[in-house]
Amino acid sequence: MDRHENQSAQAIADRIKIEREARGWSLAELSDRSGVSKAMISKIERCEASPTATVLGRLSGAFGLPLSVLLALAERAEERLSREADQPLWTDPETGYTRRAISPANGGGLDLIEVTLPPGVRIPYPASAFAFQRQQIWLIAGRLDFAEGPVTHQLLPGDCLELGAPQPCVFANPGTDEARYLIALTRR
Amino acid sequence: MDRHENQSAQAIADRIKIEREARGWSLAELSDRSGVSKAMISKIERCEASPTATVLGRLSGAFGLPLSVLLALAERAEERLSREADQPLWTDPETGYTRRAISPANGGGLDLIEVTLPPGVRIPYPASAFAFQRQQIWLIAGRLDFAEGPVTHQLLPGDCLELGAPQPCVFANPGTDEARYLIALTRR
DNA sequence: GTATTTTGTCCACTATAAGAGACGTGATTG
DNA sequence: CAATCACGTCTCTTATAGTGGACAAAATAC
Repeated sequence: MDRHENQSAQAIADRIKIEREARGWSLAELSDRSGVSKAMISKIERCEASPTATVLGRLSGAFGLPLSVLLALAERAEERLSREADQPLWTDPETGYTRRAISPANGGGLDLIEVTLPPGVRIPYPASAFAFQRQQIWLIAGRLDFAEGPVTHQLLPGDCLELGAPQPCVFANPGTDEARYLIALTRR
Repeated sequence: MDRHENQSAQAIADRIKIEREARGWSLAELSDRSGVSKAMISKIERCEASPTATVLGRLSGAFGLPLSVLLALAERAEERLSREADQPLWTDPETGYTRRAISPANGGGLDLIEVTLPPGVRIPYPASAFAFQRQQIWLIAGRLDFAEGPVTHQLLPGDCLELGAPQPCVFANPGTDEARYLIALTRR
């Protein structure tokens, strides 16, 4: 009917094909294991039929996956593209600091965050904020002084810094223009 | 066919009925919202038909739930014991806010949720979120400012607040340590 | 109390999901 | 090259998912 429905049907279709091929199974083999006819599986994978709950249950059973997990994988595959308009944007009313979550919801453990820092603003973080993640900072525009414990790095546009051991940090914009930088972080 | 299939079909049936009734919707209302006919919904809830993926998608859409979540709830509904390792844990990558569903999926209308709120984080909720539930907040550790409409309650560890009429609310952690609290909610 | 509305189920009908087997294609084998 | 095999698609039939409307029972209104 509407686009979203086809999208999600397509996602299920793709997912089933992926799971089947990942196991090196032919349609016939999946048919044997699941009890669903070859023809039906073919139609489902080509999005020419919408499987019933019972058929989905049999297929996920053959894969050894709970149905909800199979569908969660399907849904995530859909969310691989994060449009700018959909990215959560947060602005601190006091400082004008803004923070945009660029990555799709499940970036596979990788999150990209774009930050803009007005001139003169300082943002301190406690060491605990970095306990469970590794991150890099890439300065896109403007100036950024990044204090990592006792050391201060003065970044220029294009510079990229990888953070070391967890320490209290301060992001500060010493310039006269807005600073824009990207934070890339992975969870441990 | 086999018992497992009936079981899971029954679980989906029950779950859809639970979600519908939790929102106080009649078959007609869910039908309007989802575009699935009253008759079909009735059959699904009574386990006389196995819904197709497209129909399941429309129903979960009407509930505002991803399909995988709807089915995850259905799958867990049979369990009365919820082990910590199995409890769905959700983390907001932006704020570090985490939310753990403690109760088994069919808590008999009672859901316990444990939340941790990093220092300085604010989580707003619209009034509509509270329309069909009653809830209490019990602060386990840290500090919590709970704004309920115009009134703000400053909670200290051990305090427990029962929510009144539905109003826009904000959870905020004004402290320097993580706040941990329990939300207990019953559906109306 | 009766009238009206609301709610869930039942019925007749249509659309389509699902199954059994044939078919075309491409790859392998002798 | 022909024969065989494995694979995915297509065709035809049957089972059932899905719809719209009628219905009885319960709740609500007056």
